[in-house]
Amino acid sequence: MAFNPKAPPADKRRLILDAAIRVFARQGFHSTRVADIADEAGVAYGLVYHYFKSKDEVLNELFSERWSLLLTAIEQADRSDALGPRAKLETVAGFIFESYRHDPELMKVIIVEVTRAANSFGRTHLPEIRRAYDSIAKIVAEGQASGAFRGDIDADFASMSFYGAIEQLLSGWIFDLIPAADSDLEQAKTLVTATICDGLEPR
Amino acid sequence: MAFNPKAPPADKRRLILDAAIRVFARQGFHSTRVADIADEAGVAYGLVYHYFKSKDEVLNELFSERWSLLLTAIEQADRSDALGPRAKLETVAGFIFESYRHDPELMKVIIVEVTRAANSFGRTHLPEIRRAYDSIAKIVAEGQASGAFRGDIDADFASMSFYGAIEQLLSGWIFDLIPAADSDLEQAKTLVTATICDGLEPR
DNA sequence: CAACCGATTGACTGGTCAGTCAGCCAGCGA
DNA sequence: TCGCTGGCTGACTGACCAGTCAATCGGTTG
Repeated sequence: MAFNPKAPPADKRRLILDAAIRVFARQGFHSTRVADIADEAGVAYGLVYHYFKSKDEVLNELFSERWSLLLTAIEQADRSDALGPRAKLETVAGFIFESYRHDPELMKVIIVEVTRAANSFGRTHLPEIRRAYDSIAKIVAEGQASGAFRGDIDADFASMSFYGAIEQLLSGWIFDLIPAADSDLEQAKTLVTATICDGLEPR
Repeated sequence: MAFNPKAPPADKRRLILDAAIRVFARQGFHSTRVADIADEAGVAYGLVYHYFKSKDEVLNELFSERWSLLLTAIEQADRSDALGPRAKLETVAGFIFESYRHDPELMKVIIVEVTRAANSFGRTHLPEIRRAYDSIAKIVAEGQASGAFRGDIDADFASMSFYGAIEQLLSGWIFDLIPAADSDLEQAKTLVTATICDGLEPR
């Protein structure tokens, strides 16, 4: 037939992933049972295992999907010749905060269950996570080489401080430790960059 | 009798707590069974329940024991009239890094299982954790009031950035993402403070 | 010595899930 | 109409483990 007026094949795999985001965000990975995911997706228990090898694989998929975007964004920012090192860092921060604004539940899951869960899933994904730190450190190192940043603070050290500050702020919003007005989200990238860079730049 | 030459009553409770630190650090809280703690302590399974209401209570005890020291240290630093706001922050950072040098396993457990596990134990201890952030923010706010720090960055925001940077560095050391020479530990407090404060201080 | 009591022991139970699997059913081609 | 295929179903099982508890031990008191 020429066109299909019925609902599209309703990608059940995607349905399950999206449901998992909601449930993981609500209850945390450890206290959600596979049945919760299936229920939330309106799908039979067994179907989860049709599309995924295990409960873990669902979370792994969610993480990898999103983290690869982050890695791309960082490396792309670094490659941009038009930007100075400070602007590159601001771009990175902007991307992360924007990711949170766009899909807070997914970012909550990634941060809480993977990035900050270095003992469980963080372990598995350490190489990917590390690549983000390294890419940021590269931006810093280039800034130091060009003289835009002071050289007496190790680039890895600065990278960890920068990323740590960002993640802590996100955690603060996620758990209502600090109020999260939309304007805060907008200013955030400017403010973290100011906080960190005005210390990194030589005076 | 005048003195007791026999081994002292061998505080089993303490023995269990110390064993728990080692096991939690090694395997993580979720994948240690109560039997592991008992074995590590060289004590019968049931004795753990003689001294603690549950497995959770063991971790809670470890956290509270240490976190109260941190809170005291922050508040004491703040009270010291001899120190400027920057020196106060450096003292706080120094205390945390020193705690890690003194007992890396305990700090690993606290950070990985509580502080950065906002979904599970972090939830329970949010009020205590928050108190640390607030105390640091108070130091920043006083610095702003005195003109030592710039006023255009929210004190809570700065506090989270500062603490986040510290914790991320610790995580980096804990998981071998960045090399942890002893000299790094010593310099760390100076460097984080420099990174953050030279951005907070007005120019 | 006997009664007592808190510390200590470890076998056992109840409940919880992740993952399996035997089949069901809708659509399609012959 | 009759297989056939593969997405889909959900009851079931095996493993695992936190927490219980009845029994034992060792020291103390009267």
